[in-house]
Amino acid sequence: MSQNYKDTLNLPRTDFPMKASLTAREPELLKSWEESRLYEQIQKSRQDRQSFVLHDGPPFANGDVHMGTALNKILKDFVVKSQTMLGKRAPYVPGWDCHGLPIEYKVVKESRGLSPLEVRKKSEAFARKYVDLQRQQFKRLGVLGDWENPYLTMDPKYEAEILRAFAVFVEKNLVYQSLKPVFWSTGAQTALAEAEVEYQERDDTAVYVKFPIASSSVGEAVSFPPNTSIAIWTTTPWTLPANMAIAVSPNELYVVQDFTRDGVTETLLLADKLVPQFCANTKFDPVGEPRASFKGDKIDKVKARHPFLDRESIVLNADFVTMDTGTGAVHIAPGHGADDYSLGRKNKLLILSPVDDHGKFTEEAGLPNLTGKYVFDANKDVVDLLRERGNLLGEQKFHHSYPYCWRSKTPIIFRAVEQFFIRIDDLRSRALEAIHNEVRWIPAWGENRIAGTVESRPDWVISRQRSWGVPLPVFYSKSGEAILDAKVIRKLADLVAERGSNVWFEMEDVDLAKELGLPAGTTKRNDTIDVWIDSGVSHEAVVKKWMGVEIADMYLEATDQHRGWFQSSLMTSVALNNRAPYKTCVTHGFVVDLDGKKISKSSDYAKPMDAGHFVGKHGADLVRLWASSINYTDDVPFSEEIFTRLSDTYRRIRNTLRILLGNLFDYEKIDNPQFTLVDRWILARLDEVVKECRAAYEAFEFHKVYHSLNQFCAVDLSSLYIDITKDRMYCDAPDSPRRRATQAAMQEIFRALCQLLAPVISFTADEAWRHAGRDKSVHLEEFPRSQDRHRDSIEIVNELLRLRGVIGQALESARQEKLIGNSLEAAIRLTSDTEVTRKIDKEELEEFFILSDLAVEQGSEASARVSKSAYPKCARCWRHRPAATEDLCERCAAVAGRDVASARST
RNA sequence: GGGCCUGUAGCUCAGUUGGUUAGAGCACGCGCUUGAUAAGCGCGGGGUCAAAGGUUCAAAUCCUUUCAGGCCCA
Repeated sequence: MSQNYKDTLNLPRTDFPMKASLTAREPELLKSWEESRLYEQIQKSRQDRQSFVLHDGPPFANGDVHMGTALNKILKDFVVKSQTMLGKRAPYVPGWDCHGLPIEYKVVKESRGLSPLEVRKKSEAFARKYVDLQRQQFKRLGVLGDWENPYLTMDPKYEAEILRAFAVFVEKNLVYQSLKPVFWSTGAQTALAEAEVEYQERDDTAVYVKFPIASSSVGEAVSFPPNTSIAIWTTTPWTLPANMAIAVSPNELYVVQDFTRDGVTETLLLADKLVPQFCANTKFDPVGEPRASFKGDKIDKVKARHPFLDRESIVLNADFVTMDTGTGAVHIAPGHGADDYSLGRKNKLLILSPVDDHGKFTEEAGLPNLTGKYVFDANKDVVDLLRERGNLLGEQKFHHSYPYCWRSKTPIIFRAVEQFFIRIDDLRSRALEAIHNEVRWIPAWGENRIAGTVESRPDWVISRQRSWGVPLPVFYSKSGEAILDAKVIRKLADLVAERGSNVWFEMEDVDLAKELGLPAGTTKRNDTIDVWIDSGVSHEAVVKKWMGVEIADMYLEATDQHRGWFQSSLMTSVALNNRAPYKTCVTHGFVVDLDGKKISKSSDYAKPMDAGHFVGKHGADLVRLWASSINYTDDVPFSEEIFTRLSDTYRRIRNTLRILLGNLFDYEKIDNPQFTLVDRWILARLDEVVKECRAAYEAFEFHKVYHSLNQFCAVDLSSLYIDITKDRMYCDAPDSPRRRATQAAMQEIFRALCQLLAPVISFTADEAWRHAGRDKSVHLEEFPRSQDRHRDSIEIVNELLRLRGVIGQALESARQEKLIGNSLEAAIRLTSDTEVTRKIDKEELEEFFILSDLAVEQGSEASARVSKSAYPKCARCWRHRPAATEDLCERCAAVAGRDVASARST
């Protein structure tokens, strides 16, 4: 009867649990990291090293962390941790963007009728709440950094730096004042942001108006019949006093056509496609064939007469002209519309906006009878005026949705107000130079992309009619002139550094003027600075002034930041320091679902996109593993299935660490381990993997690390090395040279694996590391270095693996035929076509192929024959081997014999 | 509509300056093992390289167009 020898084996032993229970274990590890001040320890240990500064782009302190934000922070953490483990000092100071409309909007929506100062106080509380919330969530993801001292753009010290930067802009004459149309609420007498606009259904009078072509136009590219007029269409007749131009599409066909109605004939120019619509709406009938037809680009710069003012209106080509309603000739009032404005600026037209805060016409309108009249009431008067002048071609009721102020519920108007701008033309060429020569863009096309946006961007509007922000440091003299003075701004900065920017809103004009040394009677206005300036000067406020670093090594954000933070930072940096603020810019894509669609657009995913949902369900290491597995330069795919796949990968890696730990339970360091072929091979493979991973980390290609380590764990280790060495590890005497050698290899592999995995699955790597009896965190380690050992073994093993395939197939068919069950029951007759099998002795080949009984002969083609082994099964190692005792093979008798003997003697 | 980018097995990725029958892991199917066991091992099926056209002796790779998707503009 066969005895149970299980107790005589060196089976793996470890407390490292197979089941991860990440959601329970991670918080414990976090606690220990915090208690041991791990981040500070790491920084201290790298004090004298070369530094690598990844400067954090501040997320908005608003809302929960979703998968996109999580991806960004985790990628940053990969960079910081891997640079640290590559031997550098890589500090990480997280930050938050605190000012701005989204917060102010929420605050104002909650409680209306607040003073600016109240809005600011509530906004600050709101921002602080979310800074704390997000900080908790980021920490929970395993992101290491100086969480106790983040930078906040609402910190008085930071605000002061914004103002100081602004002083430099003023000094360099980059700031100017000009008009720009904004959404204006006549009910609330304030500018509105897009988010504060709501749309309502509304009936308006739409009019067709004729603009007679000026006689001076005759003789241009197109010659017009006498008395030709351009027909335009508008739903806002009140904006006609501000008309400066007529826009036409350069590519569409326009006609000059005679029309008749009630015996009156008009010669009109309009888009060919819109003639039927025009006729239907005005009851005009076309007469005869068109008298001329041409593409819109032929009439660029043609001049027409304003229908009721003594002024010209110029025809301009514009891409935004569409052919769905109207006449294809669009009335342009640069002071009353966004498209109108940009077209007007491009062509240096007057930006006229003859309307006051309450939406009443001013004298500038040039219509004395209407001065002081509310523009929506004046619509009728304008229509009457057009009719009087004979320039009204038709009118209709027009039903459409129109923007309203969410607060006062009054229809909004576009109105040009005084704004402040930064002259981009003065910075553009230097910025482009920096883009092309000073910065490394990852991926490379980022260069193209940001260059494109910088080339085409208009001047930067930096003033906002909002409360929650840094005050725009502009004063007005008694006579109403704007005062932009760098010295005064710097004084204000000092004051703000000390007391916060609320002083601007708390102090009376008189006191503030006195404090800053401005003449009595000087007033301030309550505009704030665009928040893109806030975060855009972080290279100055944080990297330079705070961290004492000249230039950040890296910025890493989503692709939308090419136009956003990358650009705003570049512009301010060129203005301040005449160079780029970063050496490398990395961008990642957005999180998309399986069909490649952006997830946030699909409402089904709305809730689970919350990063906390996945951290709670799977653990942070799973989310991190996901972030490492994808090629972040593209859009990042994300789905439940991907997560399921990933947890399989995770388990494989975890179990690999576990079995290594288990096999090392009685590890003792030995000198000159007697490595066999597999040991040499796995160390050679380890060296390759180390090299690949180091290179991938250096190139920030984390998915290559993931694939390399996954492959190494699943194939090289689990299915080969660990499987092959199982027999010697379990059945040899504990101190057999080949078992000890294998432990030496496994020890090194385990170490290296933990180190290489640490930036990715930071929790699991540290957990395993501690199970190996180390008291310090793996995050204090450096990556292993490749030693390029035993290169020749790789080729030999590859040959053997080819033969292994041949044997495997033969075993498989033998199993199908029920000849054998377990491979160890088989006797294999292998015909080898390679010299390799001559050089390795039979015993070692049997071990490598995990066989009991192998005979090798050389031949020209590899093949294997399977029969049932004639040897009995060893009751201890289960291999079929020549028997040394009743039920044991020679090796096992030698090993277990002693054990059995000693067991008997007790 | 414009600029930039992406599209290789069910999923995540490889695929060098064009050069054998396009690879890997996971998933799936069928077995083995029960001494890594809510584990481990083996074998197997699966791809018109988004589509069409072109350049070439030769295209997943170069060019053009189309389709799908993303970001930023309009």
